[in-house]
Formats: sequence, C-alpha cells, structure tokens
Amino acid sequence: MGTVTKALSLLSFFNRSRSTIGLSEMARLSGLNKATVHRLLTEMQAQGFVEQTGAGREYRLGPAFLRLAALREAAVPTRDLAQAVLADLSQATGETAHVSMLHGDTLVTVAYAYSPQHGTRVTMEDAEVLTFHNTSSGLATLAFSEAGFVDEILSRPLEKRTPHTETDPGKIRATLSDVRTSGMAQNIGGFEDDVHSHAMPLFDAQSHVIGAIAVAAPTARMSRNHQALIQRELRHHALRLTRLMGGFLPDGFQREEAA
Amino acid sequence: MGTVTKALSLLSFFNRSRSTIGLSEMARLSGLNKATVHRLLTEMQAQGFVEQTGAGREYRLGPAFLRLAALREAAVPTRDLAQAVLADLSQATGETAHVSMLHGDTLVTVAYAYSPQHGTRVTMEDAEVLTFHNTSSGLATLAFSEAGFVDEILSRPLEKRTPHTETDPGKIRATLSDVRTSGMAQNIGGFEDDVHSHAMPLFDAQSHVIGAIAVAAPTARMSRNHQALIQRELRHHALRLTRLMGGFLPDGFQREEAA
DNA sequence: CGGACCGGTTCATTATTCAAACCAACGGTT
DNA sequence: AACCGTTGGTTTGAATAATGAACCGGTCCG
Repeated sequence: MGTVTKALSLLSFFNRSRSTIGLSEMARLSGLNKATVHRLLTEMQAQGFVEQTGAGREYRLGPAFLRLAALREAAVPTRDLAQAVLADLSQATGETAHVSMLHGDTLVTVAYAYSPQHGTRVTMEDAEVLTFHNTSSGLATLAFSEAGFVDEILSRPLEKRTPHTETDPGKIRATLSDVRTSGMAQNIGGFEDDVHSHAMPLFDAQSHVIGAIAVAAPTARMSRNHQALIQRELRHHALRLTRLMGGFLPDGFQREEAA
Repeated sequence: MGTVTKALSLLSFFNRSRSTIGLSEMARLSGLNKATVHRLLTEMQAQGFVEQTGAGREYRLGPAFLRLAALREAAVPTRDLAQAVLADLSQATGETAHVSMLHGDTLVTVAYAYSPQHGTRVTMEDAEVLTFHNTSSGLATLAFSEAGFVDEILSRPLEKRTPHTETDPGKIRATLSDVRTSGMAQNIGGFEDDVHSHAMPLFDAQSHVIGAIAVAAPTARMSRNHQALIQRELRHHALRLTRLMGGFLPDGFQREEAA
C-alpha cells in the first residue's frame, strides 16, 4: 500500500458518529504505526484536509473539502441535477425521494428531498452509506452491475437489519433477476421497519450503472393507487435524471414509462 | 516535501476555469516528474479523490469530496451558519453578502447570499479565491493577522486588477492600521470596477482571525444613508456569526455596534 | 508515587521517488 | 506515407523519503 493510499484511507475512518479521532485511536483503527499516522496527519493538516480541535488535540476533517467539493460540483454537477429532479419527484409522489451514487464498492446518498404533503415521512441523512442487499437502491444498482461485483458483494456477510431483511444470497440473486426484467427494485421493511421503497438505476454515458434514485414511503400509506403513482413517477424521473447527467439506458432496458 | 503533500497539492491545481488536467500538464504545473504524478494520481483515483474523464483520459476531482464535505459540514457547520447569517444580512441591506474563510494563505469564499431587492447586484462565485490587497474581505482578514503573515503577503507581487487597485505595500499597511482601529475594511473599485464593499473579520475561539464577512454593493447605490445602514448591519451580523461559530472578539476590538 | 494512558519525536533500516529515456498512440503537416 | 510534436503511461540504478520500535514529557487516576 502506497503512502498516499495510507493517508487518504485515514480519512475514511471519519463518519457521522465519529467526527473526531485521536492519534492513538487512528493508529489502532488503521493498523499503522503511531509515528506514521502522525506524519500523515501532519502533512494533511498543512493542506487543510484535517485539523485539530482546540481541546484534546483530536483530529477532524478539515475545511479543504468545502472548497474541493464546490469545485467538483462545478465540474460535474451531479448533485445539483439530482436535487432538482428529486424536488419534482418528491412533490409528485408526496414522499421522500433520494439519489445514491456508487463510489467503488460503496453506495452513498448524495441528495434527497422531502415532501411537505404528509405529517409522517421517511427521513434521510446526507452522505449515508447504504448496503446493497437490503435497500431498494442497493438492489437496483446491483441488478445492473457486472457479475464479479455482485459475487463480491454477496459473498460478504449480509447484515440482518430487521426481521424482514433477506440475507440468503440465492434469493437475492433471484430478486436481482426480477429487477433486471422490470427495471425497478422494491424493498419492504428490509432496512427500516415500516418503510416501503422503490428504486431505479441511473446510468452514465457508457450505460454503466452509477447509482440509483428511490422513493421511500411508510408502508401504511402504500395503497395500490399510491404504489402505481410512485412507480409511474419514478420511471419518468429516473429516465430524466439519467439523461440530464449525460447518460444512456443500456440496450434492452425496459422503457414502458408514460410520456 | 513529503509524498502526501505532493499528492494533495496536485489537487490545488484544479479550479473553476481548469476543471480537468492531463498527466503531462499536471507534471508541468507541479514541477514533479511525470512518473511520480502518474503514481500519485493513480493512488488518489483508487480512493475516489480524482477520476478520469471518458475522452482524453484527463483527470478531474473525484466524487469522494461530496461525501467528505458533507461529513465535515456535519461535524463543523460553518457553512450552514454562514449561510443563515448571510441570508439575514443581505435581506437587511438589500445587497450581496458573502463569507470568506482563511485556509493557510488563501482566502476562499464559502457562502454568499443575494438580495432580490434590486435589479442590479454584485454576483459571486462559490469557492472563489480572493486576493488580500484589493478586496475588503482580504484587508479585514489581513488587518488582524500576525505580522509575519502580513509581511509574507505584501512581499509578493500585488496584481493591479483595476485602475483603482492600491498596490503600494506602504499605503496598504496604513490602511490596515485604520482597519484595526475601526474594525471594518472598505474597498472601492479595487477588485471589480463599480463595486464598493465593506468587510469585517471573523474570529475563532482563540480570537484568531479565520476569515471575513462582507457586503458588496454597486458604487452607484452607495449613498451616505445606505452606507450607514450597511455598516450598522454588518457590525451586528459579523459579531453574531463569530459568536455562532464559537469564536470571541480579541481584546480591544472595537464594539460600538447597535444592539 | 506508580501505572496507563495520551500526543508527539528520534534515528537506523528499508522502501519509495526521482530523472531521463523509452513506448505506443493520436492528430496535424508536409 | 513519412514526419512532427503531442499525449498517457512505463522502465531503469541513483537519490530520497517513509517506516517502526523505542523514547519523551505530559495528564489523569488510584
């Protein structure tokens, strides 16, 4: 593992529930020597990628990311585009909508929109990492990924998050096959109890899957009419977002959506 | 220069007008060997910090920054806080307001807000890098920086951006002294013709300057009454933002603002 | 006081980076 | 076609930087 890889991988130990990390803890988490970690952090600190908190001298993510994220967004406005489409989609369905993107082997939520229509709604967190086997977005993404990647994901331990989580790789593969046919994935209570979500894949210019767009609703609200509405709107907006981002549906992807 | 520093400094060559950079160009910009640059970029690419565009194989900033910026913002919500204060400030003054933060020796705009009140307004860009000698934010920041940093900045060549740009280090030092007395910096047409801006410094918990908050208006609109309004509102909101971010004014900082 | 942490530093050993030359491929000229 | 100047990417001993075990000086706790 190269030095740069080591340094950057340190950053991945920060998450929502662990926003500051001390030197020794970072050394333990990464398995690297304390001196090495110190040097890497010091170098990253000089560039603003991490900074030290006043008290305790722990490290946290630095301000450089604000700048670089803004530049990334200026160069590739996926987030803005997603946000715009999600606003329409959540408005049309009255439910929470979100877009998650594939980064390597992790699926990260990059944008979401709520509808004010109902008092109850499914809530989302920014930059949340989704699992593949128990979210509709994960299933939609996986269904259009290459076989090796699917094997890789399904060979790992699959967390049983709720009583309804499906953890049998064979059954999941059967589900993926259905998703490929219909173009849409569903998940009922597999990630959070009482949440019924629909998701469709998003594609880039080479028709490779790059993420998914989803609508999440309380199961209590999922009547047949409501489900039909969600599916219709989701099909429409998924296609729209893929096109806005300069992508193309793969050959054979079913496209029965209403104009 | 350490390896990590080299790798991270490559990222700083991306900006708004140069969002993709090829291998050879990056080697030229950084002064590093092509082989080294290639290895560094490859490592960063594996972590999602850069990615290659389909055509031309050039590199651009990667998606990892969206995630890390969201986590940074979750840990230290400076941007959100700034945005909230700016909304009020631009509303109260009817002019464009913005906050810029000091990262090492560069001053970067992190948030801004427009007022819909007038048809003409000063426009801003996200993640824009400001110079110190010809912006009110730069002068406000510099006035409360330590002497060594001021010497460093003023010893560099000072760009004469407009006919009104002051480039004489001696006169700039005199201006900084005035800014320290009044707590507020002004700049008339030194950055953009016909823009009159006011700025005040922002401080952290150790009373070190961390950036500035500013109001920028067309010179044509700057009557005595309007200027008095802007100064009053700016004083109020600058103090408010410093406090919201957990900072304290340094001893002796003048505080004659209206409650 | 003694022990167990913490963040940070030292220095001989070891691995990486450097520079320069070299490939293969592409797009224009001649 | 031949040539030219590019591009991204790769290879080579010689120079340089990274590494990790031990070490320092704190602070907290009993």
